[in-house]
Amino acid sequence: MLQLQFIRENKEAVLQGLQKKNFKELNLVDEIIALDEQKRKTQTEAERNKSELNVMAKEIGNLMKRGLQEEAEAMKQKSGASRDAQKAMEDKLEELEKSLYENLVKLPNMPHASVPFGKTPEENENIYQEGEIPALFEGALPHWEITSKYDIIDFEMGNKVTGAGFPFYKGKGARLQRALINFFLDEALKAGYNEVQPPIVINKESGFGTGQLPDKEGQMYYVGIDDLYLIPTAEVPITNMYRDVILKEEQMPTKNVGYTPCFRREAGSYGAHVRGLNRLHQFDKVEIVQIAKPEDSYATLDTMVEHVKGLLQKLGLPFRILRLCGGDMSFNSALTFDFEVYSAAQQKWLEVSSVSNFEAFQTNRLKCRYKNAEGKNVLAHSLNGSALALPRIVAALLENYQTPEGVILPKVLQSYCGFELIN
RNA sequence: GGAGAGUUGUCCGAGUGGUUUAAGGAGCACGCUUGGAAAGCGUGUAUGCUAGUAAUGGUAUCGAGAGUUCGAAUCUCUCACUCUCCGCCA
Repeated sequence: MLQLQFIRENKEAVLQGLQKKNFKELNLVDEIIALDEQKRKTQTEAERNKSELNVMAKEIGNLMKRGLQEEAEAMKQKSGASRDAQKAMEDKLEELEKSLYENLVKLPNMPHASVPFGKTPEENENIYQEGEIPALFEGALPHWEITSKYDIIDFEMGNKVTGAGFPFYKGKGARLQRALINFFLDEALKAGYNEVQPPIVINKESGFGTGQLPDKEGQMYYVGIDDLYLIPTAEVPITNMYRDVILKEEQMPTKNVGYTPCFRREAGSYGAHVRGLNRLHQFDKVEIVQIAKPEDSYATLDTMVEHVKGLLQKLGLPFRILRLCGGDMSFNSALTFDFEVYSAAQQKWLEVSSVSNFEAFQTNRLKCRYKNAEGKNVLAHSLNGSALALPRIVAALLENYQTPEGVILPKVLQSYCGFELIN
């Protein structure tokens, strides 16, 4: 959620930003400004009246104490009449606040100045590429055939027990998952992150805090009996640790890493591009989350990008980094870098990480602030990134490292797995 | 799941309708005192919105929400959470 004061004072910049983000309802900005003006006027009025009522109530108390019943009664009458007016003003104020909020949460975040113009993924800016694209042998297979050839991931079993998109990982497949999680967590620990194991179901307040609700309600699994949601990413519980929190300056930045399964309904997607591990309803991910001072957040974003880069280098996977264009960025983000690995048998790039700075967009809703050196409370900036999401990494590892004799794992994973070859 | 007791500021804790402007204590900050420190003394010490250049003021917040009342931390209702006991249980 953008800050009202910012919108009020930077209307032109806001309009330009929204256009870059390919946001259509530009009239909302004027509406918000008008509502805000009305709201403040009403609030001033209501509070002045309330102040008078408070004085009268106190006076009645004094009169009663001194035994002046009649005077007290007279004032009660007067006060009672004013109370109805008060109620009306407060109702109006509440109404205005509600529609102001409803409009405000519809506005996406402002894109950072470096965000390129564009509407589609094709217009994302390729800013970095590294690693050799392997030339595969004759008869090389896509990962969904490798997994069944070596019986390491069982999609049919998942279909039977749960449904599509919930595979079983078996034998070396399960061990590879565990190895990757440990590897990613260990690397994050080395980079100074604090490991947390958050809950994987969250309440409504947390869903609102990080912006999944109300917009993406249909994308989350909902546990109706207890009014809870399965998390789509560890970002939600980990960032919400800081909801309604005022951090001390020396606590900044907070650096947390967590491994969780993630659940996404992915309503509406189907077909070849979601085949195998490309898109699942349940998948594993290690997520890094930082809360930073506003002046440091872009430097922080760079360190997170470097961290993810390091992971892919160690795994020896060819990858590229995209700076997302305005139209392809998420609602919440001010600047996002996507990481894609090349999947040799499918001959396409697969997104494995998304690293973003949300600036104060999430923290404004979360009310996550920090007390700066001058003792002022200011909204912190929140950032997060996948480091990394497992399924597509597994897909790329299986495809890129396959040989006629089996899949030879990269060195860094061999000790984590306890084996070198999947056959 | 059942029964009971709770939830007050940074912390402890008083407070069953009106000088509560939330007592008192601790902590923390600053000042005085001191050779220096401790003790002592003094002052300050929440958050949001809002008015104002500011100083400062208004308003709301005692787990959350609604209600009763001229007036609610205090009374009523709903909900959440914590603790104790019982039941169940990895």
